[in-house]
Amino acid sequence: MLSKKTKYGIKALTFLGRQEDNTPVAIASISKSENISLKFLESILLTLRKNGILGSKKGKGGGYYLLKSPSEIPMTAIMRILEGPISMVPCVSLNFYEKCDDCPDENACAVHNLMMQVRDNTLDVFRNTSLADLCNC
Amino acid sequence: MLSKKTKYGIKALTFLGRQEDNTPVAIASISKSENISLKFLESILLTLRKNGILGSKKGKGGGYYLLKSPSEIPMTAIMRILEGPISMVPCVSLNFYEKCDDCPDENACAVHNLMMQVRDNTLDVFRNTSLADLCNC
DNA sequence: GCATTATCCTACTAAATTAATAGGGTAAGT
DNA sequence: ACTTACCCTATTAATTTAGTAGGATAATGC
Repeated sequence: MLSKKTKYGIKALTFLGRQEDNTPVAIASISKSENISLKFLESILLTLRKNGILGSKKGKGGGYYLLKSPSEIPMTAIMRILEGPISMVPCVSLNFYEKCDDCPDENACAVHNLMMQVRDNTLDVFRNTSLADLCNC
Repeated sequence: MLSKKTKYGIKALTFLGRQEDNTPVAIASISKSENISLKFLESILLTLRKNGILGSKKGKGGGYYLLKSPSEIPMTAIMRILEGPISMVPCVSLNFYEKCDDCPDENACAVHNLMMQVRDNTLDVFRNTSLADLCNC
């Protein structure tokens, strides 16, 4: 299941991507439009900033803004920052690999091989989608 | 992330599907071979039985066995029983649909539309895979 | 019919994760 | 200075997951 963190994060990014210009938007403003708890959203935007997706400006007229154009932000990046691994099991993850402790041989594991296929298909979707695609719908 | 319940369940089913005949296999036997906590596995096999995937026999020589041939058991069925919805958000689920309370219009929701694509791709994998495919690898 | 075997079933608990909340600190603008 | 709005850490509440405990029930074999 997708966490609320990721869901809210994507909604906020889409909201920012739909702005006409790229001037800072206050958290409170996104929070109201998208029905997201202000404090929760605050922490989400903070991690997006720390991971190079967003920039911020303090004080009056401040807020968050996209550092790149939406078409240059692939969904793989957003998903990995907010949700973590794209694969359903760590043993097939490209960026967050971990060995299963119950499984002696990965290549002989039915779950492993099935989840490789799922990962490849999911990855295809995220690789071929940018934030811009989400903004135009 | 895939729950251990699902992972163990799939491993147990694969183990049963690889048996030469379809005589009952004791939980303890699966538990040892696949490194799964006996009591936890017990509850997993119970739900698989209640959902029409497995049959069981009590007493000496008893255990669990597949009710159908592995090729007749699609992964969609197994996943829905063990893991629940295949989609990442309830609002795009075919079998477990639920409306989001924060989202006024589903069709205008970026998350919704993205997750539809992910669901379709994941579903494709599970629909085109049966337990038999997992047993032969 | 009695002992053994193995599933059946309910309830409980511990650990981890998620979703938030609280509250003050810091920097920018007027 | 004063206001605005992000910055940051810590704490908590709720939920889910993973596993455990302990006995009830049914089938088999002697």
